[in-house]
Amino acid sequence: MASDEVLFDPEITALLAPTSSWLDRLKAIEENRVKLIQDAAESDNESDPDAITIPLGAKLTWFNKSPSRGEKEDANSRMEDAQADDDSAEGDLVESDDELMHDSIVVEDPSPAPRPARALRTGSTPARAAATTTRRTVRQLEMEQPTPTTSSSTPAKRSEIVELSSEKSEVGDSENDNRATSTRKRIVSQGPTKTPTKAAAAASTSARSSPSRASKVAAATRVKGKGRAKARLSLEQAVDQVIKLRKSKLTDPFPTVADLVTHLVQFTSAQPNAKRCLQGCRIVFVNTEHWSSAPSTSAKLPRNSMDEGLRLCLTVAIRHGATLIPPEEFVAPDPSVSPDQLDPDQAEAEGWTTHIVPYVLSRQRLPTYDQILACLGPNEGGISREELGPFVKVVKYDWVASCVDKRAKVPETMYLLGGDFREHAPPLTEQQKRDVKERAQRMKEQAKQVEQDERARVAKKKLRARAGKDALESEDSGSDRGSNAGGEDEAEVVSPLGSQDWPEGEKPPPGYFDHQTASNFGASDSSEAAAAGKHGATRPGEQVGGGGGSADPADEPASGARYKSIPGLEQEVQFLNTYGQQMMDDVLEETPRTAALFELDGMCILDDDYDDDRATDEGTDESFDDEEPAKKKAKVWENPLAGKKKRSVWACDDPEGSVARRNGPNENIAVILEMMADLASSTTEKQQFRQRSYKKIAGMVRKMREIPKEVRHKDLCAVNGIGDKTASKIIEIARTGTHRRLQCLTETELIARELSGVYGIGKAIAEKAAKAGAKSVADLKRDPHKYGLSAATIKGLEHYDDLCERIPRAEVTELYESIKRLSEKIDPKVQIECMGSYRRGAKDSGDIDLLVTRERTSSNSKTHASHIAKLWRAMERAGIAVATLSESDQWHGLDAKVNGLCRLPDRAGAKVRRIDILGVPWEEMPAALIYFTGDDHFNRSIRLKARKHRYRLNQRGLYENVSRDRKGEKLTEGTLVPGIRTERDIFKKLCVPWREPTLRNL
DNA sequence: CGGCAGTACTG
DNA sequence: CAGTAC
DNA sequence: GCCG
Repeated sequence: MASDEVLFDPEITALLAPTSSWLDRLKAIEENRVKLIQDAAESDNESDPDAITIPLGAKLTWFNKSPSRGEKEDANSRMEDAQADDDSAEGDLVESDDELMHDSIVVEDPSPAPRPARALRTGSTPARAAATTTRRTVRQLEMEQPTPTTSSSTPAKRSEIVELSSEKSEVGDSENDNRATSTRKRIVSQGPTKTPTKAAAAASTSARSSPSRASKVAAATRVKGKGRAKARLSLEQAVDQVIKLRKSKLTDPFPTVADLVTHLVQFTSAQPNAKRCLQGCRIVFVNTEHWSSAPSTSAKLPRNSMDEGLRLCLTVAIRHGATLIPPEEFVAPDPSVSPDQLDPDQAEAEGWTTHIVPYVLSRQRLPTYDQILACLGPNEGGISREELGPFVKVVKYDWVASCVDKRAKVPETMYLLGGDFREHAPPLTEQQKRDVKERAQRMKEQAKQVEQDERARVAKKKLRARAGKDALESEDSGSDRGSNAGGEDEAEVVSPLGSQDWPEGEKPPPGYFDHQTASNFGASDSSEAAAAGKHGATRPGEQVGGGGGSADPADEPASGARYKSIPGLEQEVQFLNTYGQQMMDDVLEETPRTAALFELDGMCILDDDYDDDRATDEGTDESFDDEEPAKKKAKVWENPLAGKKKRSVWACDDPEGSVARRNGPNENIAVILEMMADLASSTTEKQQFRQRSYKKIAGMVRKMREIPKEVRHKDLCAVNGIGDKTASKIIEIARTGTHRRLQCLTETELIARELSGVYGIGKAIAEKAAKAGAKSVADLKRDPHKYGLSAATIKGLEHYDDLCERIPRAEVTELYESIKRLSEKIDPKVQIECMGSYRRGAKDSGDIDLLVTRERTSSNSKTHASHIAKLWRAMERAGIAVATLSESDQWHGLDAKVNGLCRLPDRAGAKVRRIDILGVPWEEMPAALIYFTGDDHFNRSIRLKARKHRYRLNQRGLYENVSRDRKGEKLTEGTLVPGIRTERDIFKKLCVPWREPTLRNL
């Protein structure tokens, strides 16, 4: 984890402070600014000339009394001034704020950043400069080129400015050429409005020869379009408006994404000690909230309005080297160039690719493509699909998060709400259209029903709330809502989080159960997570029914019909109209997503291409029938996962279960689930199974692929193995890229997690050590004996760092080969196999498993047992074996086994690795092969199947006619099934379709 | 509500 | 037997 | 935590 990194702009963190009221904040900023200016005036070095030319008094009075009317600037530019000045005082602010509230955050070099990006910025945003009448960028330029401060410069003039600045950008920025090039590309693609494709193409072609001309063209084109220009307001009005905006959930001085981007680009340098993993990435964050705002209230949220969560997203992105682009300025790179003509890497490097990241609040539906498109480009109506062009990738925030996490660019997974229309949505056939219509009809009816239910529920809830308000408030907020839900008449209402999610004796943080903690965050970094949690907690619940007007006209009717009907949406809007946003939120909060209302959950769960006609073609020569006795549900066509219900209970039977690699579209979800699994302590039996359950589901989610489907809560529940609780969690993960639970880990949990990474330390010992005062592995290392650790554990501790690393396949091979050579020297007839994940074809392994056997004939009953002892000693002499962790005291039969540490000899920097060598009697090979090949899940599965059929499978062999008592405790050992010579024989006996070792990754 | 794989080594 | 690992 |  990247806890060593500073992920937060301290300044941003400061702005998020719950204590600073907005106006106070601005006042403070202003005071700082003044101070800075005074300082600067004294030392007379390069302070902002702008700051000096503007009379201080005017600025100061701005916040206190009504300003002189003489100065007319629109509120936004005002605010930007203030903001900008805030930044020129960045250093001071950073320091004080840091002291004030975040001692844990490392302070960046406090000297004010030389704002390298400014020139670049001004150069790169002609459209923006044009778009807003008085923008800082323009003002900036006007100072170099003294033009009167008017809000209406002519297009021509503007182009000049633009041209000038773009040249400046080429000279100016020394920091990274990379950005400069991408900037140029962006100029190329500035906003065509009327004839998008043509204009952009023209712009881009001309741009290649002369960027500045292109910008002129672009700027000119831009001016023709409807500007984003705002009506002028008196300052009081402006302030009023801003306050109103703030009330309606817009906080801070950045009304829109673009405003914050402008700010960040100018004043946030990339993280000094962070790997610039997003270098060269052009990212557009959009906020589709305006679409969802309730039409009933008067104020409509502006397009791409700012949100606190977004602020974090943007900051993280830019801190890691991304080039942020305000949504209004988005135009895809030359759409006439097809992706085939450009190598993807080159495209990336040259800034052709753009990532669109929609901002999605927790528990809200992902926006559709149309909603996203409506946020892009200079016009309110958004852009058309054609304008998106071939180099645009829509991704979720978790892509950014994983890049940061992995410290490198990771492959994007497609944003799949409604499928990527560019690939998955060919024009509908007549038949399909009819289907869609039919379906929509059905949905409508369903929704009606649901709506009534909702109405009832809401009413009930209100009653209850009124009745029990006091009681509820006096209770701890963490007091288990699960029981609450249990009391609900409707069984489907289940809190997504139960109290079981917490270690006993600990209380979840307040607000854990009732509000999203981290709206849009991929977990990963702890500081990030913590801060995100903090911000979530401080976030007001008020949500003054912010929004109004109707949804964008361009948004639904047309596009919906054109590309894909969005069932449920209509109903949702209707619901919104009838009940308002507040109610809607309540319902959202309360309702598990089973209702048709939320038909489109927009999850990125993909179905796998499971072909269930594929039966066991192995003969069933045994007494039991492999047929799953459970009722076979008819496959419901609407539910892509329904078919899975009837999938065999035994995962080992699933014929193609293991195509999954770790790069599926749901990898992120799987990883998060696994993290949650690891959270479950394994001390109690219950928890162990919980953990296992999570792991199983993680594996299943990981494997879902091939056919993009939108999946809803009930679909997930329909999958065998996924229940209501996990379904909710998966949905939360899919939407937010993480889960609340992971955002607020207790200290003990973090410690336990670290400690149990050591060989020999599990949950119990970890807890014991923690109680004894150990806070980290380093603590244990310092004084191992204090904690009563066993010898093996101490050795494990010694090599902790090495043992954490995975072993590359090549190294496993090398070790295996050299051990084999040693073995052959001792007894050439002994066979030695490398098992475990290596045999399954993994490209890296956690440890090395070697299986030793020796073919036994009637004449020769020589055991290999002594061989292992000899071999191990030989390895020690050769410097391969480093330590013995445990060994059988008896060297006979199967139990001949050594657990140890090894390394490649005579190799500087060779890491110490875990190795297990185990001897297997020749007759037991088939079972042993199965067992030691794994994987875990496969083993359990096949054993379970055996058990259910009165067999017993272990590493020694397959036994039949085992009798067990009612509780499953075996009464007789059973007898070894005769005639088993190979792995295949066992598979066959158990009617498990054969699968190669490489296909046993369940 | 009971079951969820089965075994071996360590202390 | 509990704890850990395979 | 899921299933029967």
